[in-house]
Amino acid sequence: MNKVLFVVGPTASGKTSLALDLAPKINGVILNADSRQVYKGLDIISGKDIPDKAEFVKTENPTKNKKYNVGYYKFNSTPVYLLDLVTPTYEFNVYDYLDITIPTIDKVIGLDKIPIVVGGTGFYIKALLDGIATVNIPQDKKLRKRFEGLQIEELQKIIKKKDPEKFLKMNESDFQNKRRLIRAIEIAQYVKKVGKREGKIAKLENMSVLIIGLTATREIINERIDERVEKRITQGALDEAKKLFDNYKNLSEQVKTGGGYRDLFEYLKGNIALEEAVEKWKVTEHHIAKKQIVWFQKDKRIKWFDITENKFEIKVKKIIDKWLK
RNA sequence: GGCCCGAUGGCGAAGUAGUAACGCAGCGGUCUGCAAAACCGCGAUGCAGGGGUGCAAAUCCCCUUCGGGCCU
Repeated sequence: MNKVLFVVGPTASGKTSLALDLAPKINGVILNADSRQVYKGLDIISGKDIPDKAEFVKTENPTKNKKYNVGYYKFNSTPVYLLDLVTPTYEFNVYDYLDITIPTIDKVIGLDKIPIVVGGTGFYIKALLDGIATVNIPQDKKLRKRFEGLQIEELQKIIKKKDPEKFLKMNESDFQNKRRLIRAIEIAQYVKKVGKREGKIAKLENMSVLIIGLTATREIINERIDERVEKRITQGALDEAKKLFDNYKNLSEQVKTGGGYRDLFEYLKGNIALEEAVEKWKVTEHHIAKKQIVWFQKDKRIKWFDITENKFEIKVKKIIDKWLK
């Protein structure tokens, strides 16, 4: 059976370096699963860590979307796909991710290599693994605009009326979430118009999957984050932010809200001092790590490894070898 | 030495007598097209310390301590 390896975990847990270490040993190719690293120009702050002289090698676009910049960077000898896929003004989302990633995985397998999906965006990874029933229901910009101005209570009433089933299924948190309420209405509206709810669910099928999770205590992760932030500042994070800031009004929401980006943008807007922005960046990254930990901890398929344990890589390699046989 | 102001959870900050708002951080979560997003939940039995007045005090009075300012 075809095999796909995943390496997941919070930011700063060392996913990329583990994957780069593993790839040559198992004839693997890396596929990014990070919602901000798909953007061109988000390099240092997003932690892309592309080697200095690496060149982007374009490959054939397997999708209908001409906006994707498809190809890979070579990290030493290992190709890394799904970086620099779109420009910072593009509103990338999980639909796009499935759209490009599924055929890319097929392609890698066709080359007789093992895809290694590496990243911290749990939602994208879950979508790949389990599919999203409503992923083919497109966004309705007009509808979104129309409902954006409404109060939560009004949106709640609407969904209660349009899709009572969904209404009953929503929990307290989602029920207060404007964004999710609007999407629910969007789906209800679409179903009413088109008559059916879900199309074919896009996801990986008939694959043998192994998911490696990297972890450590929150304290350790936070320390590593702080160090990384400091390092990125010296690597030119501010220049990167400035470059993007020049085009601020056209940036996608995803870029504007990215960890580090939003904090440095606040500085560039003149709202806070640079030092404060850096401190905020660290806190933002702590939040991100926390969220990732919470997300991944409930997925029972993940095999966890503590990165502070001596030679944990050897254990990882062992379990992979067993899985490959 | 004298006078004035201040002291509230890790930080910031409301509250001038009726039983401790709120923001940040922290912690616990939700998650099916923005997911590094959006959203939900939980934290002071105590208001610098001590004494007093009151049915009742973070709120009034006295003393002490520590900050800040002003005066000689």
